[in-house]
Amino acid sequence: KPIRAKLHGLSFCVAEGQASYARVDDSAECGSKQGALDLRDYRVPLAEFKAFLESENAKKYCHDSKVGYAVLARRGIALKGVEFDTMLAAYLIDSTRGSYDIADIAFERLSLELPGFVTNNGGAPAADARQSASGHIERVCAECEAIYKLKPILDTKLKEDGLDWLYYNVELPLARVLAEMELTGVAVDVEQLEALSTTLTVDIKETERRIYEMAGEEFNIGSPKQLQRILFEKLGLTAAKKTKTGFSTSAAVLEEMAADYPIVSEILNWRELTKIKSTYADALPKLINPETGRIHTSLNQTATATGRLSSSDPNLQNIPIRTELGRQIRKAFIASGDNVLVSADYSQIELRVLAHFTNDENLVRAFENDEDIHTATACVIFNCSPEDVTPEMRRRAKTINFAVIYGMADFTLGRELGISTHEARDYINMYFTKFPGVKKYTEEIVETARELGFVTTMFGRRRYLPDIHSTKHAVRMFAERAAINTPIQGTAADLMKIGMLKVYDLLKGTNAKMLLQVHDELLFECPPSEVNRVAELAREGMGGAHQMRVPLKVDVKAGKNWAEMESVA
DNA sequence: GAGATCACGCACG
DNA sequence: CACGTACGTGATCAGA
Repeated sequence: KPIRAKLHGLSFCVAEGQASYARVDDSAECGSKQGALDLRDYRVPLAEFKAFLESENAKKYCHDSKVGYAVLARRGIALKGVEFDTMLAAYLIDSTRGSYDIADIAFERLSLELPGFVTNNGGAPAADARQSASGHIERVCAECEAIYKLKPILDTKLKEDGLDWLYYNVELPLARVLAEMELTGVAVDVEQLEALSTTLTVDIKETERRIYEMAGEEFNIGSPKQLQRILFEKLGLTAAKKTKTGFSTSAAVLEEMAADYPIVSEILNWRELTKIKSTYADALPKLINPETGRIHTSLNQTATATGRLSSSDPNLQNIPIRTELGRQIRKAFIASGDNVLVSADYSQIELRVLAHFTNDENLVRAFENDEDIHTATACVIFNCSPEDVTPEMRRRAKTINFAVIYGMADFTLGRELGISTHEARDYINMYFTKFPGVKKYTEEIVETARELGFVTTMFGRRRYLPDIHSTKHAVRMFAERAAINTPIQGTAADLMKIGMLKVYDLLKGTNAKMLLQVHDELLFECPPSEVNRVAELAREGMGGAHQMRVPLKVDVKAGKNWAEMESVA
């Protein structure tokens, strides 16, 4: 949480065995204790380091440079010259490792047990070295020396694995962009969220009353266990699906029953209301930074197996949009002052990536002609012209397109479309006959995963898939779907990151700020007078991320809030 | 019994 | 809840 992190000190290592620490924290608790002279209590004014930290020529190696950018920026220092970030290197080398803690990486690559290193063979984590003030300096110096030693090792590995381009041109410079986005934050309308919360409290109470009446007793609706008892034991409804511990009460299951049982549709309604209230309406106002009046998410650069970013504390990548109630939350994300929000999103980026990979004639032609891809898919599958495609046909084609991206190796597709597995199988065979390039791709990528043990994106990002050799069918199938999906999702993520860097540079000289990234969308804030310029630059940067076999289309919208936006030509 | 952890459910792309 | 995430709630758990 870099926005809340405080700068305590700086540690430097210029040669092996020569790490030092300078305390720059000027908070009260730092006075010396027993009165004994201790250099560790000596504080250095941060200003002494400003020129060095801001020098492009003074090259630095860091672990988690994003935190460095953010923490120093808040103290008026624009960190420059970051030439290596061991955390980002470790992420590109293996995106699936659980931890990117410097102590863990040092243990694995240097066989070095840093102070505070927690072995995984039992025992409570030693609270001593991590927390105590005396252990702090030793620990930080040891970490700093580890960075120094790790740099050449990780650098060599990046080059060996063909990850150096992505590293030096994308991940490393992106850290700074993400730090700025986190520091900028996004404005929210607290009053609106509080008003919504109040309304929801009343609606939830009324819904609960109706549910208890139908159930004949009061119970905790939020407890899956108690809900199972009421629905499937007391009321005797037929259970459709099981979980490990009992009968499923998931939305998918309940929706099947909702038409027949009023209590079930009330429960679904209750779930939506409580979800919106607890996850958004009540949670978001608590996360407004009192100093900026805005919400500052963390944009995590080393969290996903595919190369996407993730967002946490709070997650601003899952703000509701699909239901009317959900959009009330989204409406509370606003532009500050006279500004407006501008949203630029890639149109169908994953299917465009699929078109690029497969070079499939039907897919490429549809995108070259800027056709509606789901309608175009329906035309091909059902062998008809666009005007003959009914909404139902388009819906089915859309489902199939999703299934392809997710790696439809095993077919839950039938259930999804409400048809038999046999019929679903026919659909898939039909699809693969009409899109032979896609069939070839899925077969080849799974074979590649088996041979190499990993798959890669267009830019060489890797994901290891050890489960591809599992003897357990379900486990192996999961790995096969991941083998199909990861290059697609991961390449889209690469393109977006490249696009972000281009747009970031293009926006210099405007008053626009990049606020958020939501996988295929970038959100900006700017004065109304700059909307057209920003739209143009977003199109240029995102659309020009990389030359592909099909064009990258970017749609731009603008408005006073994140829910009500009008298209910008 | 506070706090960690798991299961479940569900918000988004 | 197909692929990828984050997170809120409820349930469960241990050792002195």
